Amino acid sequence: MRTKIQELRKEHRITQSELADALDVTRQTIISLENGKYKASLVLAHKIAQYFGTTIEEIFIFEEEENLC
Amino acid sequence: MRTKIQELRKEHRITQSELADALDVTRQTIISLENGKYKASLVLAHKIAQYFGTTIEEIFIFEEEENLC
DNA sequence: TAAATATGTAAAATGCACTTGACATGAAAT
DNA sequence: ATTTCATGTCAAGTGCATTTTACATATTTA
Repeated sequence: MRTKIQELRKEHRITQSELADALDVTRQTIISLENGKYKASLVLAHKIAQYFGTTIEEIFIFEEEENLC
Repeated sequence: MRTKIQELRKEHRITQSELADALDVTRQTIISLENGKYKASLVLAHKIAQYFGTTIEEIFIFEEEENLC
C-alpha cells in the first residue's frame, strides 16, 4: 500500500516532527508510515486526511492487494 | 466512531457470515465491528467500502473525536 | 569547526485488531 | 418439539500499530 504522506508533507513544507505534533503521534510513527514500515490505523488515517484537507482514499493507495492464493 | 456497516449489510440483505466470507474475515470480526467493540484496520475498512461500492468516509463516521485534554 | 536541524535505525513495551473455538438464544421452518 | 439459521457472548492467543528512548548521519548555519 503506497501513501502520499511524504509528498503532501513536503508540499506543505513541514517537517516530520511538525506533522507528528499536529497529529498527536510520535515522530517515529510518521517515519514508519512514510517508509512503509506499517500501515496507519483507521483513526490516524482519518486525522492525516483531515490535516491535509483531503480524503483517506486520496492519500492511501490500495492497489491490487488481492493476494488470493 | 459510528459505522454504517450493519445498515448497509441489511440493505444488501446478506448475513454477517456472508459478509465475513466476502471480506475474508471471521464472523466475530463483523459482529465486533457492528457492535462497536473495536475499529476496523485501514485495509479492512477499505475492503468494506469496496464491497459496498462506496468510500471509507461514507461508512465510518469520525465525529468530533477531538478529546483534547 | 562546532552547533543545530532533519531524517533515520534499533529494540523493548503496550494495546488493540483479528482469529479460533465453544457455547447460548431467539425466530423460523418442518 | 426439534432442527436450522442468524446473532451474540466469552476467553485465550497472535501479530501489528504506536510509543519511548537512545544513538547515527547528513546538511545547514554560526
